[in-house]
Amino acid sequence: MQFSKSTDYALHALLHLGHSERHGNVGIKELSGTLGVSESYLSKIMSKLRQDGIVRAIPGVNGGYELARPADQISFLEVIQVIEGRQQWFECSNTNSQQHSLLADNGTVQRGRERSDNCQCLVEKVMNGAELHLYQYLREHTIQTTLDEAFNRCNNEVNKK
Amino acid sequence: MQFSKSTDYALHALLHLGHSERHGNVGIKELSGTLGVSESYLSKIMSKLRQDGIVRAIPGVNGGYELARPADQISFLEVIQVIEGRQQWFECSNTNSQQHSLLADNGTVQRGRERSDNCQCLVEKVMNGAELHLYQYLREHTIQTTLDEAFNRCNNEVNKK
DNA sequence: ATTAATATAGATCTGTGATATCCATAATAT
DNA sequence: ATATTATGGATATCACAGATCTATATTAAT
Ligand code: SF4
Ligand code: SF4
Repeated sequence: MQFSKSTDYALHALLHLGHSERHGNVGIKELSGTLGVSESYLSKIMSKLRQDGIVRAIPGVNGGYELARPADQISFLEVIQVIEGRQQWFECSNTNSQQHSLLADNGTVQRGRERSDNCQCLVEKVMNGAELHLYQYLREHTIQTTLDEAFNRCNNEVNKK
Repeated sequence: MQFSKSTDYALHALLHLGHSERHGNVGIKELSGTLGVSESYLSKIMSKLRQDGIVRAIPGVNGGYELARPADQISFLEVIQVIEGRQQWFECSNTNSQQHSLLADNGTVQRGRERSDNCQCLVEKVMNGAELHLYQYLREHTIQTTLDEAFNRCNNEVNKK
């Protein structure tokens, strides 16, 4: 249960793009050098980010990447989902087991009625609840907020001196 | 980024133990049959749960497993951590890269001072924040609360009839 | 005491996915 | 035209989840 390195790289790459937005494009060489990852590998990641409309790619001489939208509209959640996929964190394996009957259909199977929405699986309820809870947090944190915070922190640091 | 099946099994096994607490021990055969998992595999999981003091194991004839503590003191968080391990979900790979300097040491490296606590890495700050946020949620949900909710839901269901 | 039932620990197998590299191709500025 | 840059496919490696089998230790029942 860990975020993949790809996610790590993607976030750092986007932060770098957000930070040097004024300078225009950033080539894979610069990105690769900054992050300390091979160009080949990072290319794959950037490609994914492009396919999902998070960055733009300009091929050819002096090409490179740039953010496809303002940095405050790129949330951590979206980046994570692009790289890690959008599958649910908890997925029920065997809905046919007895256990399922115990937790989800208790009180309804005897009456032979179809499963009620009110009586849904409670394990999934907790886990999906946790997931949604986390999503809310990750949605509120964007590339921009992270960059802003970096500036504020370090400015305070300087002023305190 | 998904919870492992082992976690799934562990949670279900514990819910089963919590539900049939009055009947005493529950053997691996019954658990295995209820969950639809092989005895061998489930044994490993139960063993882990025992090593961390979540269940007790009684070997020998009529042996089996039982909760080592009240069900309201076994949180989802603890079960997940026992099975998945306690490593952080986000772990910085290369603290030596230029990127690190940009985000974490901006404003401090020039002055040649040691890194300030106030100016810590912001990527980790967001990710660890998310982690702690989620932990809080998972700590509040225990085997007991889940069982209770199952009963309440289905009782309401019956009463409404 | 013997036996059957049960949990435990170790070794091992397999498939899958993350990480990573290389190369051929397409697109673009100069 | 040419050099530069991104893209996509193929491939290699490696770790780990998932799973099974076997031998051993422990206990209840006889
Ligand atoms: S109780 Fe829920 S998680 Fe468990 S098998 Fe049924 S649907 Fe799946
Ligand atoms: S900025 Fe943070 S996450 Fe990135 S390399 Fe530095 S310490 Fe690690």
